[in-house]
Amino acid sequence: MKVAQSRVSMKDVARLSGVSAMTVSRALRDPSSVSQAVLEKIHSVVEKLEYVPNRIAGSLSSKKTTVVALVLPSLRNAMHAETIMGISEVLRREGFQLMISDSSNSPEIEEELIRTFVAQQVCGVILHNTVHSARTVNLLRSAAIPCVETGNLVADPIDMVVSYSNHAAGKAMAEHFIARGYTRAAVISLPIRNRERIKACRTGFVSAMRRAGFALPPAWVVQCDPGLQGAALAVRGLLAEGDRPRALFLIGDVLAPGALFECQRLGVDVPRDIAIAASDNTEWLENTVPSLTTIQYPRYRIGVRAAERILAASRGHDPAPSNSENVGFSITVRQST
Amino acid sequence: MKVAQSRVSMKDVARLSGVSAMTVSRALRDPSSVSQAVLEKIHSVVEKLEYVPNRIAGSLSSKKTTVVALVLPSLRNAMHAETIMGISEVLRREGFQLMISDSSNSPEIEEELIRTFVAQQVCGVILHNTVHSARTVNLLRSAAIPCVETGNLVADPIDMVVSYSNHAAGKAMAEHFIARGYTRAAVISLPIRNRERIKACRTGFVSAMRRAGFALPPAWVVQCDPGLQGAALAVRGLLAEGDRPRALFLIGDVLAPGALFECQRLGVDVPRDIAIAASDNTEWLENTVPSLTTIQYPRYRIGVRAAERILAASRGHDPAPSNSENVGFSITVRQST
DNA sequence: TTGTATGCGTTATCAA
DNA sequence: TTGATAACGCATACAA
Repeated sequence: MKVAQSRVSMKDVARLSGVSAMTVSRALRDPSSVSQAVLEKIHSVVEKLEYVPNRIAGSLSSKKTTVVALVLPSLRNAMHAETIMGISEVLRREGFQLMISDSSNSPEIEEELIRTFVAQQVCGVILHNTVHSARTVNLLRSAAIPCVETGNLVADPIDMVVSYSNHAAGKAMAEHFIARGYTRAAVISLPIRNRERIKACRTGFVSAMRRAGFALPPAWVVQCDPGLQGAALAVRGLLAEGDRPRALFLIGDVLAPGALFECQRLGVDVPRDIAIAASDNTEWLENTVPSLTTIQYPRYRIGVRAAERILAASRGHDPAPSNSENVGFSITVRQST
Repeated sequence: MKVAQSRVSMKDVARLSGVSAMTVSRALRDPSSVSQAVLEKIHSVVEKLEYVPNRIAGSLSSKKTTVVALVLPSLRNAMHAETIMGISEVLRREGFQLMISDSSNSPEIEEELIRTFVAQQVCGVILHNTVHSARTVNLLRSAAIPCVETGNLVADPIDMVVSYSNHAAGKAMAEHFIARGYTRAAVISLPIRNRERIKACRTGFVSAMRRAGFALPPAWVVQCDPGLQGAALAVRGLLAEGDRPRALFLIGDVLAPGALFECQRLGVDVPRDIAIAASDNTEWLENTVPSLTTIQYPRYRIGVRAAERILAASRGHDPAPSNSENVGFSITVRQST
């Protein structure tokens, strides 16, 4: 076990191998371009010296890095885990690294983060949010860094978008409600400020209901704090009124289970007294009792495709035919509706 | 909006500011060392050119980076979200970046990841796992990279450890069970292979029960697959026997809610027919009906302390008096026991 | 307070 | 198949 020896460099490996540093560099990155004998010698020296290449130097010289950045609105949100896994697996397979950070739903913080990532020369950026400051957009475009947005199928992405239509998803849930006869429905969502996705989903739902002749009273369009407790509080509020909705649509993260648990505590039977639908897919939703109807988004696949597009772009491959990729969604009907 | 212009460098800023590149470098990193007039001139040029410093070049020159790496056994595991947030907040505040990856509980993958991080010259590494290959340990020690392990209060950390004693936690839960009169208890955990933490917790529980005279029959020490479904399956197995345990201790992630839901499906009342306790803290556990007794680990604080220790070490501050920091745990008793 | 010279460890380029 | 040389963009060390 050595301590902080001045780090072994390519020169050292070259000297002990009896070749030039350039040959070592080649041997490590493109073994086929080096003779067998030299290759073996170099590998044995690398092994002996425990040489680990300095990718910072490599990146500076080649003007390329293998780091992809991901900015999430909130690290607490478990639904992002699937997306992260999709990204992470693709990157690891291809020898890339992932930098993650949390913008707390603030365009200003996002801008600061992006600036840092540009400074780090990341080879691509994945953003979940689709609302950005003008500077953020400019920063990414002028640095010509590949960028994929994933939170909503925006019409005018900074660069590329891999997502689904939140508006269509909300509309689809409205149609499910109507088909089931749940025309007296309320919708509970996270605060829509700075959350374009959630707003779009809510609008899709509300306007589809209205167009079908079932306008929601304003008191039935509610915003709540994140988390199980936030949803519980909102549900309590809604059920305290004399005029109760027959169904609830909860937009965002863990809200639906929170609503279900609150109903259980209040002795309100789901779905007999009130139906509940969710807007995301976690394993929770299929395991609660009763299980919860929800909109399924292919989050893992979004991660995979976002990462693949970043890699393709950073490798200079021809751009895909369209810079917009709609991965769709589906509604899974369960016991709660 | 420009496109892929050859990137602006310090030289460009220097030229337009009428100073040397070195002065620009100073102005950006230590404004107080530059005269007011020059400083303002430089800032205005930086603004105009939209100059973003190249940290890769900076890092190569200064032999320092501002990147901290985190290796988790599984990104899917939601309980890590708190730790990540703790780390992330400290790092962002201090202008550092976070690289995350997933070792899938494999020491071999972990080794490969660490090698990559060493190549990236990260200024510190945080590992949740505490079981490592000899090479991993050697890699980190010989590169002299600050390292904090967080998964278990190991006696011989690679460098530093910020955690709690899983063994003591298991023991504490056994004592809670005994105090409540639940002497006929079963324990369900994730597979213990490569999961030293879970093994330690289970051992703590089982041996404390045994020492108190309540040995668990082997059939009541069960391993299950991750996730709600895994726990559900294990519970079904246990309850199918004629001789049922009076209480269940579930070690790992979301297992306890999975067990609770399965009991609900089977019509087994919790806690009347069977008590359930969990081994981690998520908001789920306090919101299910009934709410679940659990061991609380200060995960956010672990993240904060781990990050702070990495930063202190990477800045060359004096090492803390001890390389081991016990953050402890507590048992929160709820309706399920 | 500012500038000059030098080097960080690798890769691109061109020549042998 | 190999090597010499010159960047890459910045920061350290020293000098002015």
